Amino acid sequence: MQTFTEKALTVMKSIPPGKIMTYGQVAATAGSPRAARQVTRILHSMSAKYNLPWHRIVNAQGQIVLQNEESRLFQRTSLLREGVEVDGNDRIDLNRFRFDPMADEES
DNA sequence: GCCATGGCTAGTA
DNA sequence: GCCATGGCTAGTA
Repeated sequence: MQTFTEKALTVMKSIPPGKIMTYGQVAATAGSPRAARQVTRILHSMSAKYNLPWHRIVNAQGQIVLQNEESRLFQRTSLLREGVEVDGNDRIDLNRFRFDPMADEES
């Protein structure tokens, strides 16, 4: 049995470039729909160590929410480089760029 | 105790 | 703006 943290790490690492997920979506996919907050804690403390694609995770409104100006800009730039469209308000169209692991149909 | 949420309300225009 | 929520891979002893 994997812990929630381990499953969350796996989920986050599975997000392909050019796609994004929300905190809540990661939590739900890892088996705990209400543990969005825990996902933020994981990202905050383990991103560097585990090489997580932290920039591919945004809030439920599809918006970049980092407090730190520098990090927010870095997240924005990273997403743009991968082909994700980010508007002037740091917002992303979830309908177009959300990654849905459940509907991940490989042929 | 921490945390980069999320969803629902209250109060203003 | 408020507050219920959930799981704990960091650092000390």
